[in-house]
Amino acid sequence: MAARASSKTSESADKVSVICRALRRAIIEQALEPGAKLPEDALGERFGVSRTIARHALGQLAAEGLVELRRNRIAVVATPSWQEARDAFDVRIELERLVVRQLASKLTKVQIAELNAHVDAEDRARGGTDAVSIRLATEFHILLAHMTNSPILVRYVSEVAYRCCLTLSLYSRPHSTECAINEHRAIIAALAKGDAAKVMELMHHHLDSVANRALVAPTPQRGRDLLDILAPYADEVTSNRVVKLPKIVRRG
Amino acid sequence: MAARASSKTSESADKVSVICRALRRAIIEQALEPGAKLPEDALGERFGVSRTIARHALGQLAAEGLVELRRNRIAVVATPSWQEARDAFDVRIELERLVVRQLASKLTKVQIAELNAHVDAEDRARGGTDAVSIRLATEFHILLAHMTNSPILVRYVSEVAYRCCLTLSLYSRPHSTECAINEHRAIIAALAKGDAAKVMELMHHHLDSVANRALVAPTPQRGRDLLDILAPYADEVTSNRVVKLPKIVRRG
DNA sequence: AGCGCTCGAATTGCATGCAGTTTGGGGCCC
DNA sequence: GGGCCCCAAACTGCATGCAATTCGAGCGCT
Repeated sequence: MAARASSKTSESADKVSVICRALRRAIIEQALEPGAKLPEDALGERFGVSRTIARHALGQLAAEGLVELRRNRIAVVATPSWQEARDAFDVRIELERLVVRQLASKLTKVQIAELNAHVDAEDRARGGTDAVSIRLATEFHILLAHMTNSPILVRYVSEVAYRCCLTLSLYSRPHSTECAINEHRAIIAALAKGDAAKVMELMHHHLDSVANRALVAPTPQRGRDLLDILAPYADEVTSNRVVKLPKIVRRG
Repeated sequence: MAARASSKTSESADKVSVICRALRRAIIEQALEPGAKLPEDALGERFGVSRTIARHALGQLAAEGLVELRRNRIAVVATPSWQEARDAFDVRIELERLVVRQLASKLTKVQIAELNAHVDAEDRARGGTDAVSIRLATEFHILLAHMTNSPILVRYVSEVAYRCCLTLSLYSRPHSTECAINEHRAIIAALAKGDAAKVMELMHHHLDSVANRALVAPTPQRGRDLLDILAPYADEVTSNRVVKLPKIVRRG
């Protein structure tokens, strides 16, 4: 995808960004589950680079919210809370409404063909694994963002879409991707017709329904596990050591 | 300088994030103008760290769009094009509409007092330098974002607000901050009243007018300088070496 | 048996060193 | 005098090394 505009740049890509892309993809395809450990050594060895580079890549992914980085602790794939997931979708809805608003009636035939081709690919991938379907669905939205020619929109939509992907692997039950594909087609049609209000509404509904299908329930007490449940209570202690409540006073 | 926010965490803050904060502030206060060079050595020496850390910080700031990083080339403070500036404001408007929508009628009295206090500070700073006024105005928006308790919104609003700050130093004439302050007060009032639609409209108008006041004109040929004018023509060559048009064939 | 403690292995935080690239200024040729 | 080239200084890309911290398994105590 980054190769879209690359014709002659065969060997100039930063090693850091290569690793970032690889990890990003591994995360959104759920090869790396939330909470998975990411030691710098192991990454460096796996990708044939030094810890310095792996570390740098982790820093970038942390800035994107895909990785959690705590001082002196091993990096892990981010485990967004249910609320954070909901917030991510809220932001995403607004950003993508902006995308389609800018795009309505401004797309060339070539671009529309490109979009249709992508959805065709989604269609063909229905038989495959969920991970691939999810990735393709996400990339449809990123492709739309690219067409705005707004680097900021591309970056933000990409980031937030990846994060939504991540949450899907946490809170979603295996969902059918068919309706999503249909909604993608409807969006393309509305874009081609140039009906900005309509396509914004379609996108809003599309993302909202994905969110509602995915983020099944608040489940106040049935979070992922003990760690999540206790997370808010530990907020004050994350910066330093634990308070050690059960510590009994003891001579010597 | 690193001791600013340290109350109990006397020695735990990442050196990287300290440098990031310092540079961010220097950039938005225009102590570092767009295009200013940021050699890793110099930064490291200035902040008393190694190049490794300075480099990592530059990576983070590049991810935020405040710094431009080209392979094997010295890092520079970002110089957004006029179009990118406009795009940043467009994104910002949508994000901040979301902020105030979430906040309407959900603010405590303490929070409203906090907001008023901040605007008071903006008022007092009117006599000072433009740089401080701009920073305070920006921080008002970030303060609002914080009150949503949504880390994603905080991050995106902060980033895009900083970037808008940056563009202000490029394209804006010295502008009066008074009307902005009044608009801030109006937004607080509408938030307190809980009129979501109204406050969204106010925020939209506020940011739009700031953008229009700042981004004075497209000025197709009067960009910042030769670099900007030629930028689009150089797109294809940025990745690799220059084409060397005037190269004369020569023996030996 | 259960719990806490301790110490070694694993891991991070950071600086430094080396190789490759870019830059820009002085000299050389025209 | 003007333009080109070459080379040294400056700078980046990256790996490695060392100190500090965390993690976890085994041990001892109750």
